Amino acid sequence: MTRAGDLLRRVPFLAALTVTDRRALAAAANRRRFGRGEAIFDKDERGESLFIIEEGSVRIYLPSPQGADLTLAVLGAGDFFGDMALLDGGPRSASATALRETATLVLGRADFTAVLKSRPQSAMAVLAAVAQRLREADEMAGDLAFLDVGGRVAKKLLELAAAHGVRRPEGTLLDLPLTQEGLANMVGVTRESVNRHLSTLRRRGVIAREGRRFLIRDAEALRRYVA
Amino acid sequence: MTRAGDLLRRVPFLAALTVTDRRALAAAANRRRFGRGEAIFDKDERGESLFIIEEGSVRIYLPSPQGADLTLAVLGAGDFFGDMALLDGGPRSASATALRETATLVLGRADFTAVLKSRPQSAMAVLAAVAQRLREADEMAGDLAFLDVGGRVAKKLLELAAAHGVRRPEGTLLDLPLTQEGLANMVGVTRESVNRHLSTLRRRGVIAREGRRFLIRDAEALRRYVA
DNA sequence: GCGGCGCTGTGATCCAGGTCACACTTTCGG
DNA sequence: CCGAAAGTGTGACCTGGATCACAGCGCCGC
Repeated sequence: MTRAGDLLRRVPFLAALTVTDRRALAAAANRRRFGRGEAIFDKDERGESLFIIEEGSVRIYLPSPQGADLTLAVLGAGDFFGDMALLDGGPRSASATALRETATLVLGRADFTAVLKSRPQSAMAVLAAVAQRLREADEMAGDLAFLDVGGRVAKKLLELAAAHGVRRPEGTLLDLPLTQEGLANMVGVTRESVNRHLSTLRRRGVIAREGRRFLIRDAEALRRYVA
Repeated sequence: MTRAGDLLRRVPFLAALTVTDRRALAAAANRRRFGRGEAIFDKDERGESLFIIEEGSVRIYLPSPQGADLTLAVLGAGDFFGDMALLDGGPRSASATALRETATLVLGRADFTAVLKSRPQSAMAVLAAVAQRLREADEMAGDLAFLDVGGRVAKKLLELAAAHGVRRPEGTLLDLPLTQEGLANMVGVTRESVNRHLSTLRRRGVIAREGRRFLIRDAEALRRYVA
Protein backbone atom coordinates (compact mmCIF):
# COMPACT_ATOMS: atom_id res chain seq x y z
CA MET A 1 0.00 0.00 0.00
CA THR A 2 2.92 2.29 0.60
CA ARG A 3 3.81 2.22 -3.06
CA ALA A 4 0.29 3.18 -4.06
CA GLY A 5 0.34 6.01 -1.53
CA ASP A 6 3.61 7.25 -3.00
CA LEU A 7 2.17 7.25 -6.45
CA LEU A 8 -0.96 9.10 -5.42
CA ARG A 9 1.06 11.90 -3.95
CA ARG A 10 2.44 12.60 -7.39
CA VAL A 11 -0.93 12.80 -9.08
CA PRO A 12 -1.67 16.52 -9.24
CA PHE A 13 -5.31 16.40 -8.27
CA LEU A 14 -4.59 14.23 -5.25
CA ALA A 15 -1.64 16.22 -4.01
CA ALA A 16 -3.90 18.40 -1.87
CA LEU A 17 -5.15 15.46 0.16
CA THR A 18 -3.82 14.67 3.59
CA VAL A 19 -1.63 11.63 4.01
CA THR A 20 -4.42 9.74 5.72
CA ASP A 21 -6.89 10.60 2.97
CA ARG A 22 -4.50 9.27 0.40
CA ARG A 23 -4.02 6.12 2.41
CA ALA A 24 -7.75 5.62 2.53
CA LEU A 25 -8.04 6.19 -1.17
CA ALA A 26 -5.23 3.79 -1.94
CA ALA A 27 -7.00 1.23 0.18
CA ALA A 28 -10.27 1.81 -1.64
CA ALA A 29 -8.71 1.55 -5.09
CA ASN A 30 -8.22 -1.66 -6.99
CA ARG A 31 -5.15 -2.56 -8.92
CA ARG A 32 -5.32 -3.75 -12.47
CA ARG A 33 -2.59 -4.78 -14.85
CA PHE A 34 -2.81 -4.90 -18.62
CA GLY A 35 -0.57 -6.70 -21.05
CA ARG A 36 1.01 -5.18 -24.13
CA GLY A 37 -1.75 -4.39 -26.62
CA GLU A 38 -4.55 -5.25 -24.21
CA ALA A 39 -7.72 -3.14 -24.39
CA ILE A 40 -8.57 -1.20 -21.23
CA PHE A 41 -11.91 0.08 -22.41
CA ASP A 42 -13.66 0.80 -25.69
CA LYS A 43 -15.40 3.88 -26.94
CA ASP A 44 -19.15 3.95 -26.29
CA GLU A 45 -19.03 1.53 -23.39
CA ARG A 46 -20.53 2.64 -20.13
CA GLY A 47 -17.72 3.66 -17.80
CA GLU A 48 -17.69 3.81 -14.03
CA SER A 49 -14.04 4.06 -13.27
CA LEU A 50 -11.04 6.29 -13.42
CA PHE A 51 -7.56 4.88 -14.05
CA ILE A 52 -4.30 6.18 -12.68
CA ILE A 53 -1.17 4.85 -14.34
CA GLU A 54 1.34 3.45 -11.91
CA GLU A 55 3.72 2.15 -14.49
CA GLY A 56 3.59 1.63 -18.24
CA SER A 57 1.96 3.59 -21.04
CA VAL A 58 -1.50 3.86 -22.47
CA ARG A 59 -2.82 5.02 -25.81
CA ILE A 60 -6.13 6.90 -25.96
CA TYR A 61 -7.64 6.86 -29.43
CA LEU A 62 -10.74 7.21 -31.55
CA PRO A 63 -11.38 4.03 -33.49
CA SER A 64 -12.56 4.48 -37.06
CA PRO A 65 -14.80 2.10 -38.94
CA GLN A 66 -12.20 1.59 -41.69
CA GLY A 67 -9.21 0.78 -39.45
CA ALA A 68 -6.68 3.63 -39.19
CA ASP A 69 -7.79 5.20 -35.92
CA LEU A 70 -6.78 8.58 -34.52
CA THR A 71 -4.49 8.70 -31.49
CA LEU A 72 -5.54 11.44 -29.10
CA ALA A 73 -2.91 10.94 -26.43
CA VAL A 74 -0.22 8.65 -25.13
CA LEU A 75 -0.06 8.67 -21.35
CA GLY A 76 2.53 7.51 -18.85
CA ALA A 77 3.10 7.00 -15.13
CA GLY A 78 1.24 9.51 -12.96
CA ASP A 79 -1.30 10.37 -15.64
CA PHE A 80 -4.97 9.56 -15.21
CA PHE A 81 -7.70 8.81 -17.74
CA GLY A 82 -11.25 7.58 -17.96
CA ASP A 83 -12.47 10.56 -15.99
CA MET A 84 -14.75 12.06 -18.65
CA ALA A 85 -17.40 9.39 -18.39
CA LEU A 86 -17.47 10.02 -14.65
CA LEU A 87 -17.66 13.78 -14.96
CA ASP A 88 -20.48 14.14 -17.43
CA GLY A 89 -22.14 10.76 -17.10
CA GLY A 90 -21.76 9.89 -20.77
CA PRO A 91 -20.26 6.74 -22.26
CA ARG A 92 -16.54 6.36 -22.91
CA SER A 93 -15.61 9.02 -25.42
CA ALA A 94 -12.59 7.12 -26.72
CA SER A 95 -10.85 3.77 -26.48
CA ALA A 96 -7.80 2.99 -24.37
CA THR A 97 -5.22 0.24 -24.72
CA ALA A 98 -1.95 -0.53 -22.99
CA LEU A 99 1.06 0.00 -25.24
CA ARG A 100 3.13 -2.24 -23.00
CA GLU A 101 2.86 -4.04 -19.69
CA THR A 102 0.99 -1.50 -17.59
CA ALA A 103 -0.12 -1.29 -13.96
CA THR A 104 -3.04 0.94 -12.96
CA LEU A 105 -4.96 2.01 -9.91
CA VAL A 106 -8.69 1.97 -10.50
CA LEU A 107 -10.95 4.42 -8.70
CA GLY A 108 -14.72 4.06 -8.69
CA ARG A 109 -17.05 6.92 -9.39
CA ALA A 110 -18.09 7.32 -5.77
CA ASP A 111 -14.54 7.66 -4.48
CA PHE A 112 -13.63 10.08 -7.22
CA THR A 113 -16.59 12.40 -6.73
CA ALA A 114 -16.18 12.24 -2.97
CA VAL A 115 -12.68 13.62 -3.32
CA LEU A 116 -13.79 16.34 -5.71
CA LYS A 117 -16.62 17.45 -3.50
CA SER A 118 -14.70 17.49 -0.27
CA ARG A 119 -11.52 19.07 -1.62
CA PRO A 120 -11.92 22.27 -3.58
CA GLN A 121 -8.21 22.12 -4.41
CA SER A 122 -8.64 18.74 -6.03
CA ALA A 123 -11.62 19.88 -8.04
CA MET A 124 -9.65 22.90 -9.24
CA ALA A 125 -6.73 20.71 -10.23
CA VAL A 126 -8.96 18.38 -12.24
CA LEU A 127 -10.61 21.40 -13.81
CA ALA A 128 -7.22 22.72 -14.86
CA ALA A 129 -6.25 19.34 -16.28
CA VAL A 130 -9.45 18.94 -18.27
CA ALA A 131 -9.26 22.52 -19.54
CA GLN A 132 -5.73 21.82 -20.65
CA ARG A 133 -6.86 18.77 -22.57
CA LEU A 134 -9.70 20.70 -24.16
CA ARG A 135 -7.17 23.24 -25.31
CA GLU A 136 -5.11 20.51 -26.91
CA ALA A 137 -8.15 18.91 -28.52
CA ASP A 138 -9.17 22.22 -30.08
CA GLU A 139 -5.66 22.72 -31.31
CA MET A 140 -5.68 19.27 -32.88
CA ALA A 141 -8.89 20.10 -34.71
CA GLY A 142 -7.28 23.31 -35.94
CA ASP A 143 -4.23 21.42 -37.15
CA LEU A 144 -6.37 18.91 -39.02
CA ALA A 145 -8.30 21.74 -40.64
CA PHE A 146 -5.42 24.08 -41.44
CA LEU A 147 -2.16 22.20 -41.89
CA ASP A 148 -1.13 19.89 -44.69
CA VAL A 149 0.48 16.57 -43.95
CA GLY A 150 4.00 17.98 -43.99
CA GLY A 151 3.07 20.59 -41.42
CA ARG A 152 1.25 18.14 -39.20
CA VAL A 153 4.15 15.68 -39.21
CA ALA A 154 6.66 18.43 -38.45
CA LYS A 155 4.52 19.81 -35.65
CA LYS A 156 3.99 16.42 -34.10
CA LEU A 157 7.72 15.74 -34.14
CA LEU A 158 8.29 19.01 -32.32
CA GLU A 159 5.62 18.13 -29.76
CA LEU A 160 7.15 14.73 -29.20
CA ALA A 161 10.54 16.37 -28.81
CA ALA A 162 9.12 18.67 -26.15
CA ALA A 163 7.56 15.76 -24.28
CA HIS A 164 10.13 13.00 -24.72
CA GLY A 165 13.18 14.71 -26.11
CA VAL A 166 16.65 14.02 -24.82
CA ARG A 167 19.27 16.59 -25.61
CA ARG A 168 22.25 15.37 -27.59
CA PRO A 169 25.20 17.17 -29.10
CA GLU A 170 23.85 16.42 -32.60
CA GLY A 171 20.26 17.37 -31.78
CA THR A 172 17.27 16.10 -29.82
CA LEU A 173 16.56 12.41 -29.59
CA LEU A 174 12.94 11.29 -29.34
CA ASP A 175 13.22 8.77 -26.57
CA LEU A 176 10.24 6.58 -27.29
CA PRO A 177 9.48 3.66 -29.52
CA LEU A 178 7.55 5.06 -32.45
CA THR A 179 6.77 3.49 -35.78
CA GLN A 180 5.73 5.42 -38.87
CA GLU A 181 2.35 3.82 -38.49
CA GLY A 182 2.12 5.19 -34.97
CA LEU A 183 3.05 8.66 -36.14
CA ALA A 184 0.54 8.39 -38.97
CA ASN A 185 -2.22 7.64 -36.48
CA MET A 186 -1.29 10.70 -34.47
CA VAL A 187 -1.65 13.06 -37.41
CA GLY A 188 -4.54 11.37 -39.16
CA VAL A 189 -2.90 10.28 -42.41
CA THR A 190 -1.65 7.11 -44.05
CA ARG A 191 1.61 5.48 -43.17
CA GLU A 192 2.83 5.94 -46.75
CA SER A 193 2.39 9.69 -46.61
CA VAL A 194 4.28 9.92 -43.35
CA ASN A 195 7.05 7.85 -44.87
CA ARG A 196 7.41 10.15 -47.87
CA HIS A 197 7.51 13.28 -45.71
CA LEU A 198 10.01 11.76 -43.31
CA SER A 199 12.14 10.74 -46.28
CA THR A 200 12.40 14.27 -47.59
CA LEU A 201 13.09 15.58 -44.08
CA ARG A 202 15.88 13.05 -43.77
CA ARG A 203 17.22 13.86 -47.22
CA ARG A 204 17.38 17.51 -46.23
CA GLY A 205 19.23 16.71 -43.03
CA VAL A 206 16.46 17.95 -40.75
CA ILE A 207 16.02 14.61 -39.00
CA ALA A 208 17.87 11.29 -38.81
CA ARG A 209 17.33 7.82 -37.49
CA GLU A 210 19.24 6.72 -34.44
CA GLY A 211 18.68 3.00 -34.51
CA ARG A 212 15.00 2.65 -33.64
CA ARG A 213 14.36 6.26 -32.70
CA PHE A 214 14.23 9.67 -34.33
CA LEU A 215 16.83 12.34 -33.98
CA ILE A 216 15.88 15.93 -34.67
CA ARG A 217 18.90 17.71 -36.07
CA ASP A 218 17.35 21.04 -36.97
CA ALA A 219 14.29 21.96 -34.94
CA GLU A 220 14.26 25.42 -36.46
CA ALA A 221 13.85 24.02 -39.94
CA LEU A 222 11.11 21.75 -38.68
CA ARG A 223 9.32 24.75 -37.27
CA ARG A 224 9.34 26.35 -40.69
CA TYR A 225 7.40 23.43 -42.12
CA VAL A 226 4.55 24.19 -39.76
CA ALA A 227 2.66 26.88 -41.61
CA MET B 1 -30.04 43.84 -11.19
CA THR B 2 -33.08 41.66 -10.88
CA ARG B 3 -32.78 40.71 -14.50
CA ALA B 4 -29.18 39.68 -14.02
CA GLY B 5 -30.17 37.61 -11.00
CA ASP B 6 -32.82 35.88 -13.06
CA LEU B 7 -30.34 35.04 -15.75
CA LEU B 8 -27.81 33.67 -13.32
CA ARG B 9 -30.32 31.23 -11.93
CA ARG B 10 -30.53 29.63 -15.33
CA VAL B 11 -26.81 29.15 -15.71
CA PRO B 12 -26.20 25.55 -14.67
CA PHE B 13 -23.10 26.06 -12.65
CA LEU B 14 -24.68 28.89 -10.67
CA ALA B 15 -27.95 27.15 -10.00
CA ALA B 16 -26.62 25.68 -6.77
CA LEU B 17 -25.96 29.08 -5.24
CA THR B 18 -28.32 30.65 -2.75
CA VAL B 19 -30.38 33.59 -3.85
CA THR B 20 -28.25 35.98 -1.87
CA ASP B 21 -25.06 34.56 -3.34
CA ARG B 22 -26.40 35.08 -6.82
CA ARG B 23 -27.38 38.63 -5.95
CA ALA B 24 -23.89 39.32 -4.72
CA LEU B 25 -22.42 37.83 -7.86
CA ALA B 26 -24.71 39.84 -10.09
CA ALA B 27 -23.63 42.93 -8.22
CA ALA B 28 -19.96 42.05 -8.65
CA ALA B 29 -20.30 41.37 -12.37
CA ASN B 30 -19.99 43.97 -15.06
CA ARG B 31 -22.23 44.21 -18.05
CA ARG B 32 -20.84 44.47 -21.53
CA ARG B 33 -22.60 44.74 -24.86
CA PHE B 34 -21.13 43.93 -28.24
CA GLY B 35 -22.35 44.95 -31.66
CA ARG B 36 -22.86 42.63 -34.59
CA GLY B 37 -19.47 41.36 -35.73
CA GLU B 38 -17.61 42.91 -32.84
CA ALA B 39 -14.65 41.00 -31.42
CA ILE B 40 -14.99 39.96 -27.77
CA PHE B 41 -11.49 38.58 -27.41
CA ASP B 42 -8.79 37.14 -29.61
CA LYS B 43 -6.87 33.90 -29.41
CA ASP B 44 -3.54 34.16 -27.55
CA GLU B 45 -4.51 37.24 -25.55
CA ARG B 46 -4.24 37.04 -21.82
CA GLY B 47 -7.70 36.51 -20.37
CA GLU B 48 -9.00 37.33 -16.91
CA SER B 49 -12.71 37.13 -17.38
CA LEU B 50 -15.57 34.79 -17.98
CA PHE B 51 -18.58 35.85 -20.05
CA ILE B 52 -22.16 34.78 -19.56
CA ILE B 53 -24.49 35.51 -22.44
CA GLU B 54 -27.61 37.36 -21.40
CA GLU B 55 -28.94 37.86 -24.88
CA GLY B 56 -27.52 37.40 -28.36
CA SER B 57 -25.16 34.90 -29.89
CA VAL B 58 -21.43 34.42 -29.97
CA ARG B 59 -19.14 32.53 -32.27
CA ILE B 60 -16.04 30.83 -30.84
CA TYR B 61 -13.46 30.05 -33.49
CA LEU B 62 -9.85 29.33 -34.30
CA PRO B 63 -8.45 31.93 -36.65
CA SER B 64 -6.19 30.65 -39.39
CA PRO B 65 -3.32 32.57 -40.94
CA GLN B 66 -4.85 32.24 -44.44
CA GLY B 67 -8.35 33.50 -43.61
CA ALA B 68 -10.98 30.70 -43.48
CA ASP B 69 -11.09 30.04 -39.77
CA LEU B 70 -12.64 27.08 -37.97
CA THR B 71 -15.81 27.63 -35.95
CA LEU B 72 -15.74 25.62 -32.75
CA ALA B 73 -19.08 26.65 -31.31
CA VAL B 74 -21.95 29.07 -31.60
CA LEU B 75 -23.37 30.00 -28.21
CA GLY B 76 -26.60 31.62 -27.09
CA ALA B 77 -28.36 33.04 -24.03
CA GLY B 78 -27.42 31.24 -20.80
CA ASP B 79 -24.16 29.85 -22.19
CA PHE B 80 -20.83 30.90 -20.79
CA PHE B 81 -17.40 31.13 -22.38
CA GLY B 82 -13.92 32.41 -21.69
CA ASP B 83 -13.55 30.06 -18.75
CA MET B 84 -10.58 28.07 -20.04
CA ALA B 85 -8.06 30.83 -19.58
CA LEU B 86 -9.26 31.15 -15.99
CA LEU B 87 -9.14 27.46 -15.28
CA ASP B 88 -5.68 26.62 -16.50
CA GLY B 89 -4.07 30.03 -16.49
CA GLY B 90 -3.18 29.92 -20.18
CA PRO B 91 -3.95 32.54 -22.81
CA ARG B 92 -7.24 32.58 -24.73
CA SER B 93 -7.39 29.33 -26.66
CA ALA B 94 -9.72 30.71 -29.32
CA SER B 95 -11.29 33.93 -30.52
CA ALA B 96 -14.83 35.07 -29.81
CA THR B 97 -17.02 37.53 -31.68
CA ALA B 98 -20.65 38.57 -31.40
CA LEU B 99 -22.76 37.35 -34.31
CA ARG B 100 -25.36 39.98 -33.54
CA GLU B 101 -26.11 42.57 -30.88
CA THR B 102 -25.16 40.72 -27.71
CA ALA B 103 -25.34 41.48 -23.99
CA THR B 104 -23.03 39.73 -21.55
CA LEU B 105 -22.27 39.55 -17.89
CA VAL B 106 -18.56 39.59 -17.19
CA LEU B 107 -17.14 37.78 -14.18
CA GLY B 108 -13.57 38.31 -13.01
CA ARG B 109 -11.26 35.46 -12.14
CA ALA B 110 -11.50 36.03 -8.41
CA ASP B 111 -15.29 35.87 -8.33
CA PHE B 112 -15.34 32.79 -10.50
CA THR B 113 -12.81 30.81 -8.50
CA ALA B 114 -14.43 31.89 -5.26
CA VAL B 115 -17.68 30.31 -6.40
CA LEU B 116 -15.95 27.13 -7.51
CA LYS B 117 -14.06 26.75 -4.29
CA SER B 118 -16.95 27.43 -1.98
CA ARG B 119 -19.57 25.41 -3.85
CA PRO B 120 -18.67 21.85 -4.72
CA GLN B 121 -21.89 21.61 -6.73
CA SER B 122 -20.80 24.50 -8.90
CA ALA B 123 -17.38 23.02 -9.46
CA MET B 124 -18.96 19.71 -10.45
CA ALA B 125 -21.30 21.46 -12.88
CA VAL B 126 -18.43 23.31 -14.54
CA LEU B 127 -16.49 20.07 -14.66
CA ALA B 128 -19.39 18.39 -16.41
CA ALA B 129 -19.68 21.26 -18.89
CA VAL B 130 -15.99 21.27 -19.71
CA ALA B 131 -15.92 17.48 -20.03
CA GLN B 132 -18.85 17.72 -22.41
CA ARG B 133 -16.99 20.25 -24.52
CA LEU B 134 -13.89 18.09 -24.54
CA ARG B 135 -16.00 15.24 -25.79
CA GLU B 136 -17.28 17.39 -28.62
CA ALA B 137 -13.82 18.65 -29.47
CA ASP B 138 -12.47 15.12 -29.73
CA GLU B 139 -15.38 14.16 -31.89
CA MET B 140 -14.71 17.11 -34.16
CA ALA B 141 -11.11 15.99 -34.56
CA GLY B 142 -12.35 12.53 -35.42
CA ASP B 143 -14.73 13.91 -38.00
CA LEU B 144 -12.00 15.96 -39.61
CA ALA B 145 -9.76 12.91 -39.74
CA PHE B 146 -12.30 10.31 -40.85
CA LEU B 147 -15.12 11.88 -42.82
CA ASP B 148 -15.09 13.36 -46.29
CA VAL B 149 -16.72 16.70 -46.99
CA GLY B 150 -20.08 15.17 -47.84
CA GLY B 151 -20.16 13.32 -44.54
CA ARG B 152 -19.07 16.34 -42.53
CA VAL B 153 -21.68 18.58 -44.12
CA ALA B 154 -24.44 16.01 -43.57
CA LYS B 155 -23.42 15.45 -39.97
CA LYS B 156 -23.28 19.15 -39.24
CA LEU B 157 -26.75 19.65 -40.68
CA LEU B 158 -28.04 16.92 -38.40
CA GLU B 159 -26.34 18.51 -35.40
CA LEU B 160 -27.82 21.88 -36.24
CA ALA B 161 -31.21 20.25 -36.60
CA ALA B 162 -30.88 18.75 -33.14
CA ALA B 163 -29.89 22.09 -31.65
CA HIS B 164 -32.02 24.54 -33.61
CA GLY B 165 -34.52 22.40 -35.46
CA VAL B 166 -38.18 23.24 -35.62
CA ARG B 167 -40.50 20.42 -36.56
CA ARG B 168 -42.59 20.99 -39.66
CA PRO B 169 -44.93 18.74 -41.56
CA GLU B 170 -42.48 18.68 -44.50
CA GLY B 171 -39.41 18.13 -42.35
CA THR B 172 -37.17 19.95 -39.86
CA LEU B 173 -36.44 23.62 -40.34
CA LEU B 174 -33.06 24.91 -39.17
CA ASP B 175 -34.13 28.02 -37.37
CA LEU B 176 -31.00 30.07 -37.55
CA PRO B 177 -29.37 32.38 -40.03
CA LEU B 178 -26.64 30.39 -41.71
CA THR B 179 -24.72 31.10 -44.86
CA GLN B 180 -22.83 28.52 -46.87
CA GLU B 181 -19.69 30.30 -45.79
CA GLY B 182 -20.72 29.85 -42.17
CA LEU B 183 -21.35 26.18 -42.70
CA ALA B 184 -18.04 25.84 -44.51
CA ASN B 185 -16.23 27.30 -41.51
CA MET B 186 -17.92 24.81 -39.22
CA VAL B 187 -16.71 21.80 -41.19
CA GLY B 188 -13.33 23.13 -42.24
CA VAL B 189 -13.73 23.30 -46.01
CA THR B 190 -14.23 25.90 -48.72
CA ARG B 191 -17.51 27.57 -49.42
CA GLU B 192 -17.49 26.19 -52.96
CA SER B 193 -17.30 22.61 -51.76
CA VAL B 194 -20.17 23.13 -49.37
CA ASN B 195 -22.19 24.64 -52.20
CA ARG B 196 -21.63 21.66 -54.45
CA HIS B 197 -22.58 19.17 -51.78
CA LEU B 198 -25.67 21.12 -50.79
CA SER B 199 -26.64 21.28 -54.44
CA THR B 200 -26.59 17.54 -54.86
CA LEU B 201 -28.47 17.10 -51.58
CA ARG B 202 -31.11 19.51 -52.84
CA ARG B 203 -31.24 17.82 -56.22
CA ARG B 204 -31.88 14.51 -54.48
CA GLY B 205 -34.66 15.99 -52.39
CA VAL B 206 -32.86 15.49 -49.09
CA ILE B 207 -32.88 19.17 -48.16
CA ALA B 208 -34.54 22.33 -49.43
CA ARG B 209 -34.34 26.06 -48.90
CA GLU B 210 -37.11 27.79 -47.05
CA GLY B 211 -36.39 31.41 -47.81
CA ARG B 212 -33.19 32.06 -45.88
CA ARG B 213 -33.07 28.84 -43.93
CA PHE B 214 -32.54 25.18 -44.53
CA LEU B 215 -35.23 22.58 -44.42
CA ILE B 216 -34.26 18.98 -43.85
CA ARG B 217 -36.71 16.77 -45.67
CA ASP B 218 -35.10 13.40 -45.16
CA ALA B 219 -32.93 13.15 -42.06
CA GLU B 220 -32.55 9.42 -42.55
CA ALA B 221 -30.94 9.92 -45.94
CA LEU B 222 -28.68 12.56 -44.43
CA ARG B 223 -27.60 10.08 -41.81
CA ARG B 224 -26.55 7.68 -44.52
CA TYR B 225 -24.12 10.22 -45.90
CA VAL B 226 -22.26 10.22 -42.61
CA ALA B 227 -19.99 7.24 -43.00
C1' DG C 1 21.17 -19.79 -38.14
C1' DC C 2 17.12 -19.42 -40.70
C1' DG C 3 12.23 -18.46 -41.48
C1' DG C 4 8.85 -15.29 -40.83
C1' DC C 5 6.76 -10.98 -39.58
C1' DG C 6 6.67 -6.26 -38.58
C1' DC C 7 8.53 -2.31 -40.33
C1' DT C 8 10.34 0.68 -44.02
C1' DG C 9 10.84 2.71 -48.67
C1' DT C 10 8.99 3.87 -53.21
C1' DG C 11 6.67 3.74 -57.68
C1' DA C 12 2.06 4.10 -60.40
C1' DT C 13 -2.65 5.73 -60.39
C1' DC C 14 -6.67 8.13 -59.30
C1' DC C 15 -9.70 11.46 -57.58
C1' DA C 16 -11.78 14.65 -53.93
C1' DG C 17 -11.43 18.96 -52.99
C1' DG C 18 -8.86 23.32 -53.30
C1' DT C 19 -8.25 27.41 -56.30
C1' DC C 20 -9.62 30.79 -59.59
C1' DA C 21 -12.87 33.10 -62.27
C1' DC C 22 -17.30 34.61 -63.21
C1' DA C 23 -22.40 35.50 -63.54
C1' DC C 24 -26.51 35.77 -61.12
C1' DT C 25 -29.57 36.85 -57.11
C1' DT C 26 -30.90 38.74 -52.82
C1' DT C 27 -30.62 41.99 -49.24
C1' DC C 28 -30.04 46.19 -47.01
C1' DG C 29 -28.48 50.82 -46.01
C1' DG C 30 -28.77 55.50 -47.25
C1' DC D 1 -35.89 52.95 -54.55
C1' DC D 2 -31.39 52.11 -56.23
C1' DG D 3 -26.69 50.76 -55.99
C1' DA D 4 -23.38 48.23 -53.52
C1' DA D 5 -22.35 44.39 -50.95
C1' DA D 6 -23.18 39.91 -49.46
C1' DG D 7 -24.42 35.55 -50.72
C1' DT D 8 -25.12 31.72 -54.26
C1' DG D 9 -24.22 28.60 -58.21
C1' DT D 10 -20.96 26.47 -61.49
C1' DG D 11 -17.34 25.53 -64.79
C1' DA D 12 -12.11 24.56 -65.61
C1' DC D 13 -8.10 23.22 -63.72
C1' DC D 14 -4.42 21.30 -60.70
C1' DT D 15 -2.54 18.89 -57.05
C1' DG D 16 -1.83 16.58 -52.47
C1' DG D 17 -2.79 12.49 -50.58
C1' DA D 18 -5.14 8.07 -50.62
C1' DT D 19 -4.77 3.53 -52.57
C1' DC D 20 -2.54 -0.48 -54.30
C1' DA D 21 1.37 -3.14 -55.02
C1' DC D 22 5.74 -4.63 -54.09
C1' DA D 23 10.71 -5.10 -52.65
C1' DG D 24 14.21 -4.73 -49.03
C1' DC D 25 15.50 -5.33 -44.30
C1' DG D 26 16.30 -6.37 -39.62
C1' DC D 27 14.97 -8.44 -35.54
C1' DC D 28 13.02 -12.23 -32.82
C1' DG D 29 11.93 -16.82 -31.77
C1' DC D 30 12.58 -21.47 -32.29
